[in-house]
Amino acid sequence: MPIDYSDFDWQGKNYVKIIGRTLSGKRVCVIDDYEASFWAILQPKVKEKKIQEIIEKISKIKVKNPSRTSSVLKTELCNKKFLGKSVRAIKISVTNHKDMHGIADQLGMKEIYKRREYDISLISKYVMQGGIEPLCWYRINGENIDNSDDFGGIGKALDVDFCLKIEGKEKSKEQPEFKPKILAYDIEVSDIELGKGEILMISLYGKNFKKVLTWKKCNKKQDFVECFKDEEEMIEAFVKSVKEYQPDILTGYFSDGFDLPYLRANAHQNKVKLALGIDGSQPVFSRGRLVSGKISGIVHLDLYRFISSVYFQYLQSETLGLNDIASELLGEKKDDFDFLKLKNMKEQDWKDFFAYNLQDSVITYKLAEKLWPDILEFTKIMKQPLFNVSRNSMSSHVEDYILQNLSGFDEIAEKRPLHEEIGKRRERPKYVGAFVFQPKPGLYENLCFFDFTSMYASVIVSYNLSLSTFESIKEKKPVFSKQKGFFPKMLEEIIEKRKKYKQEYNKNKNPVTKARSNAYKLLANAAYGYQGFFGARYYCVEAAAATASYAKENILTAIDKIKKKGYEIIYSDTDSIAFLLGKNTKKTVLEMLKEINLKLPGIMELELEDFYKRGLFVSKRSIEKGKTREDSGAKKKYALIDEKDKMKIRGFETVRRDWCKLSRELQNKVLQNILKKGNEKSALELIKETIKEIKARQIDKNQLMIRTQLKKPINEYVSKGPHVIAAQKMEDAGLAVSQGMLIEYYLAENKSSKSKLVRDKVKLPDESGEYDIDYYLNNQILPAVGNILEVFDIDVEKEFIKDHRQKGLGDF
DNA sequence: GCGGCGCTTATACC
DNA sequence: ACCGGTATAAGCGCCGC
Repeated sequence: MPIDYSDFDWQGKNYVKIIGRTLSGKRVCVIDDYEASFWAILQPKVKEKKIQEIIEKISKIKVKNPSRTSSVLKTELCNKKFLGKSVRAIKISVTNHKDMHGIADQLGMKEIYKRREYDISLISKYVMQGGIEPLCWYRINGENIDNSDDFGGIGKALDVDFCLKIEGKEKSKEQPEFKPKILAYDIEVSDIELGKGEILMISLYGKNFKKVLTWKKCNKKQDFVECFKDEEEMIEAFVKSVKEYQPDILTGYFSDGFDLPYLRANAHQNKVKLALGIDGSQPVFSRGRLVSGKISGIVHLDLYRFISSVYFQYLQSETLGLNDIASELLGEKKDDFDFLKLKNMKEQDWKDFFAYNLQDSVITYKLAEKLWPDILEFTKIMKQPLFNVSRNSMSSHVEDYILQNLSGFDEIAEKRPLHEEIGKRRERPKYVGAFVFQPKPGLYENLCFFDFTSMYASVIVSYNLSLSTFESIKEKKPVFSKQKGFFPKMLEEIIEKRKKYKQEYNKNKNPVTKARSNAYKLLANAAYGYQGFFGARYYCVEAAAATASYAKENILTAIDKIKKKGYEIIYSDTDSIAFLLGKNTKKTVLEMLKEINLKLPGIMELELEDFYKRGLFVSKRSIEKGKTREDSGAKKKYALIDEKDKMKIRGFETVRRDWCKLSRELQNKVLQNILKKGNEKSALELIKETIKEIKARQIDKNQLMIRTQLKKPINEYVSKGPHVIAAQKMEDAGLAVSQGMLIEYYLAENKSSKSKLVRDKVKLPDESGEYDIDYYLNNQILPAVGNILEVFDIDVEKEFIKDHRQKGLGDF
């Protein structure tokens, strides 16, 4: 079972080193050959004789480096495909992967059309060329090199049960479930800024393994706590614990960005080696936009990275914090620790702190177990090492999938865009996207929702939209070839697999079948964005624009057909259509659905999403000149209730995290009451009650906190909004403020200033102050419920609030 | 000092 | 820099009066 991948050079050649497990749980290292090669694609119609001359020239290329000289090992003339077209290409095998670029640079002959595949990582190429795929059982045989000096004595140096040089490999027919050995860790520090503080404690949690290592206050009552003389000894004990447990995966939460770099820095300061690797090496941090910490032989898994890049968009959590994520995925609320206590810790506080530290590791461990099926499926589908898969973005996943499936089409891979090309792509103007129907504000009864299944993906497949099938622009419209391209074909396979695994999941519901079906769904959904993404190898705006355009065309046609059948369209956004059932039965509606489907192109499919008892649509708050409330219905903002009384709320303040809890909860209750009962009576009572409480200052401050994300450094803001001021206040108070943080604040009365600016009322949660009644009434409650009640011709401001304002400040 | 409008910003929908 | 476009809305910044 191959788990961790790396590559190394030995005597000028490349090898792949894979760390994995045997069926019986032994830790093994296998070393496989790797032959570096890339392609020189020839211009069409180059004469045989000329080709032979070129091959001869190529064979003699040498690249000299300080450490080695690379040369061409062999060449092979092949018939291949490149972007769907048949080409003649020379496969150039070289001695060292790292010198492919240098050798490719020397292929300036005019007969060579393009040089390709010298920019793919070694491990990716290794797998593409038929190497061992990650997380699949293999039967292998080879030479035991435990005690040999081969490869510089690697067999002796690694902490593994045995080490093999591969001679034969075969993917096993049986693929029994594999459960990796996971160890979770978490640190607590005296100052969160790296280099400024000490590590107070480190917790570890695994199967039958729990520890908190510390050099601070120790007590005998918590048997999981181990005490050490100082930070240095504690870090050494951490390294020893990891070695003792022998994990396949060492996991943390935000550990790429915090725990591992912190450990590394403080180990260095203490002159201790953080020898976590199975070869005794220290973690290596790769540069990039985000730092990634790699440990040799053990997969360092930062769950935060996986969740933020692929998983988060399908969760309800409003933040990426361990707290929020764990409570949603595990249903566990974790106890909080008051970090302000750190300045003056009592005996009991330390006990609480140790327990808190351990708890974070426990939760991280459980989260890793929970997400394992998803990470496993992604790894198997993309055929990339676990380390990469757990950190990659969706666009990388799409690209990895393409690269690993090109051989089935005999395709040579397109190159990654260079800096200059990326710059150009990013400057392109936007193309027209989806259609959104402007609803008429109102409370509707008996609605039906249709939607297109994986609409954009099915458009790409049905209309054959991709880089390799793009032919030309005629009369301002892109033309795509009739012959199926590999990209749409791959996508069709993905959609088919998604269908198959979805059925499988419905038959047999478990985390594994769910993860499999979900992974293909995510991949299908990301394919459209990929073609319009400036960093993509197979970038094609024409395809992306055409996808959006054909999608629009199809939904407008469907809307038209539904209308012509006599239904009233209520709403539509991108791939969904809502209409009133009216006097028709569900059966008639389903017949119409069938009829529409008969005429849809290719694999496109319209399906019934659901029937809803009621639906509420409101008007926009700012009504444009010359328009009435009636024709100013807000898009992307509605609330539905189905036949089981389950609500579906979109776009309303209830679902926006930058509104205070009070408004969100009140609005939610108002919507619930209206949708359940079909009238506004009880909702009015709720509003009245809340307004009374606000005026009487009976509202808990926690209900009034507003949270807004700080998206850039404080000084880069042109417009200093309330949350920027709050962030500034935090910084002034000595609190750590960083980009991406959720800034929390409330609005307080400011008697010393007459300023009308909201930002002059900003106070941090622990700052004392009286909440600003006018602000919360006029800027929170009124907007949240105003346009809902407007549907029933009620003016909330006139009914409840104005009265207060007219009395003026004199009341207070 | 105030109202209006444009711009910046955050967040949602699909 | 790490998937696309469409949309709402708050609150500042600035202008003119």
